[in-house]
Amino acid sequence: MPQTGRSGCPINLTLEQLGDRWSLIVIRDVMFGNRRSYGELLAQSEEGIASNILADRLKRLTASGLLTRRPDPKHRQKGIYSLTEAAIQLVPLLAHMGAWGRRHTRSSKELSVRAELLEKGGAPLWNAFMDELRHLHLGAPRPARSVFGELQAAYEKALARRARYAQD
Amino acid sequence: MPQTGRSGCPINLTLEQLGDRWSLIVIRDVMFGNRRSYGELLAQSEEGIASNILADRLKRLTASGLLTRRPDPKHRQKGIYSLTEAAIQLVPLLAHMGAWGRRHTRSSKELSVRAELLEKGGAPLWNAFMDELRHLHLGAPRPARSVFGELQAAYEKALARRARYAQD
DNA sequence: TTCAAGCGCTTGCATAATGCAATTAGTCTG
DNA sequence: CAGACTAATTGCATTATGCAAGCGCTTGAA
Repeated sequence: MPQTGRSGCPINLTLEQLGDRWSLIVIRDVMFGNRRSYGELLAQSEEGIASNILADRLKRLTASGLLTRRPDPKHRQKGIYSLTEAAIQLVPLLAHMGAWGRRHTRSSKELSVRAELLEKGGAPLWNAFMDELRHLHLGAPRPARSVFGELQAAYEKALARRARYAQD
Repeated sequence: MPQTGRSGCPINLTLEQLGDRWSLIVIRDVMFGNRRSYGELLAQSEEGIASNILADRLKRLTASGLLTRRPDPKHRQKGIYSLTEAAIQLVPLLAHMGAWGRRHTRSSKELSVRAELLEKGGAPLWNAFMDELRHLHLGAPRPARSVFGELQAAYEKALARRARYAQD
């Protein structure tokens, strides 16, 4: 979607940049799934994003300053994508989106675990997560706490609980 | 956009419902502009929404439980649209979207005033605004404070400041 | 060095969505 | 009843999405 500047309202301008089906999904996967390459994002996409849409969005998000791309030293054809500070500051927005979705859509338990923790943790948790993302993506010092690890552990625990339940 | 349920992630499901260019713009205008009819929404659209897109979105948002429509007693052809509780609970999401847009896009000062106040006010202000929206849209008791009035007054003050500046 | 495998896109094509502007259908008032 | 106003709908061109095949690049093994 071209950024047309139909009005100067910040909500409108945000939607001109991110108001499509796929951009925030890509950001989500980089952010919460730590998927940093085209191949990972494509192969592990829960929603089955199409290859041309993924390539297009990565290009756009890079052009508009939400992702950066550097060549992978181990394979120069591959890009390693990182979140910019602007993208990291989308954490509260995505947390709220997850919270709203938990309440108002039919979301799955396991995939909602992160959203639940982020809602419970509130702004202190988001800030800690953003600090960690600055470390993972921007080279900032490693913070003491790994929110990413906590979210991942909770997700895996929910999966294991689900697997055990399916087994019974 | 059809709601395809590509995954059970709450962020994905929210985006399947609201992840297009225009749905949140319509919600924003009902919520912050108190525009309650097709004609108002069309005529006063800052972004110049097309008539077919507006009609389509009103129909969809009504079908998916974010708006309700009742005939205007004064003119039965006209509908009066109201936010549902699910839509009202989008306040924090829109507040964050506005805050992000203020920081990362080239938004206009006057149109950013509401976003600035909502960011400063945080969750207490959002909750007060949601209570007021429940009064305006759902028939709940009128709360003591009018956040809507405060936001509108600040916007008009910024407009007046702008007009005076243009005059000099 | 050559070749094959793997990978990151790109392309071809069909369908769906958007956007502009004109038109139609419904409602009310004089 | 006719005309004005209003809420959509329609016609058409452009753009976006989605599936799947294909192309070009990079690397590692023979």
